[in-house]
Formats: sequence, C-alpha cells, structure tokens
Amino acid sequence: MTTLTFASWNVNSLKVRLAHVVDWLERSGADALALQETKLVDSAFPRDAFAEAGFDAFVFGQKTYNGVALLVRRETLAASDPVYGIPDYPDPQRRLVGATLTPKAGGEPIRFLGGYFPNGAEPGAARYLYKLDWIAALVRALPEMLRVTPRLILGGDFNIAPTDADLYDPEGWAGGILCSAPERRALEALLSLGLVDSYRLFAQPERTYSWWDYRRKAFEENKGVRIDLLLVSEALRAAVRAAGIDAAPRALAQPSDHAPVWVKVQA
DNA sequence: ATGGCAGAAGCATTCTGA
Repeated sequence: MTTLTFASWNVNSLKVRLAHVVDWLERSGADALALQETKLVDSAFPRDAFAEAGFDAFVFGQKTYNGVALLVRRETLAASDPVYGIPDYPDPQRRLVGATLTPKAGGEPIRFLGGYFPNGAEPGAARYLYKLDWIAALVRALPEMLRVTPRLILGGDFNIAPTDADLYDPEGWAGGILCSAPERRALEALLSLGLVDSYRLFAQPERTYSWWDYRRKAFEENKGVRIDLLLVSEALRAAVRAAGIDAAPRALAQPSDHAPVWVKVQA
C-alpha cells in the first residue's frame, strides 16, 4: 500500500524561493506540490530545475502578482487534464491550476487543484468583493469537477482562517480580513460541497499556523494565522492518513512568509 | 490611525500582501 503526499505552499516569489522549494521537495518526499504567488510569467518558470528534481510542472503565471503552478513527481504520478483558471470565470488574475493525478502504482485518479484566493485588502473594499465573487465562482465550478473526479483535493492559500483557533489573536482580528463573517460563509459554501479541512481530521498541537508576518518578530513569537488549507472531498476522506504544517522553512534565511502544508492519502 | 517587513517594478517611490 502506498501513501501519496499532496502539499501546498505560497512561496511569495518563486525566483527568490527556488532553492527552498527544491530542497523541500527532496526532504518532504511530496508527490505533488501546489505553488502560489510565483510572480513569474510562464516563460520564466524554472522548469529545468524541477525536471532535474523529478517533477513535471503545470504553470499559470503572470508578471509581478499572483501566479500558480502544480509540480508533479513523475515517478509516482501521471498527470492529465490540466485546468487553468476557474472554468467560465474570465479573470486576468491567474490564481487557479489543477490536474488529474493517477498513481502509477495503481489506484483511482485524484483531481488536485491549487488556488491562490484573493487577499481582499479589507472588508468592504473592491478587492474584498472580488474575493467573495472569486470564491462564489469556484463554488459554482466544483460540482462538475467532483462529478467527473469524485476524489478531489482543493489546496492553496485560502486567505481565510476557518475558525478562531486558527488566529493567534482572535479578538484583535475579529471582523477583519481573513476572518470576517462573509469570508467564513464563503468557505462554508465550499465545505458544503462535501469538502473537509484535512488538517482538522487529526489531533493537532495548539497554536499552529501557516503564515506569520515578516514584521515585529511574528514568527519568533508564533503570532500567526492558519490560512493555507488542503480540503479533501467526501470520496477521499476515508483515505486520508495524516495532515500537517512544516514550519521549518519559515525559519530559514530569506523565507516565504508562508509555510508548506501537506496531507497524506492512501493511494 | 500608522508603522514595522518583503518583493516587484524600476531608480524614487508606489503597489500589494494578510
């Protein structure tokens, strides 16, 4: 019986973080990794570095902002049917990439989607309305994807803390961006499609986060938020074996402000 | 209410992030 590891990491510029990502792929043994905020046009994506590490890449990037990619370990997974962007949702911002991944050792295909959800700036802002609209479009698109491939993982930087346990200072953040009621309702709409936050399927230490501000020694004082998630569909839930956050790369020199998150699934 | 820090664009300073 083989276990496959699916992961997600907002790297905040792949150009700056390439060595961290290549090292982490090796160290973690991840089979598929969704990247967010690559901030690279597709022609500048470092395909060769990942190919040398044993990974194929599906890229959907743009200059300066946003940009997502999916890295797939060739030894263990065969990728097909890539999707770029939310179907039927024209959007100049490149925030979603996915593919169907079939275990080469045998097993049913898994649809793996990686999303960089809009930040939203602050409740009421134009970018906040775009955030809610973007999630609503994803909610509309998912049922068809689930129909075609019931075993599905939606991972990424959701820019939403699911509960107050996912914020270091719930009182300070209350009603603000990442945890406002409309954002949490939008996340609930995703979960109501049968998806579940894989991290909470298991007992976890208290005060574990996936993002820490670069300022004010936030990481050293563990003042973070958990906004990077891997949601698994109903059909996949019984196959999930473990889930976690690897905070180690956040302690490296010149880190991303996000840590990679992962989930292990029985193939 | 604002700053702090980081990255990109581009060369001073602004935009964005969460």
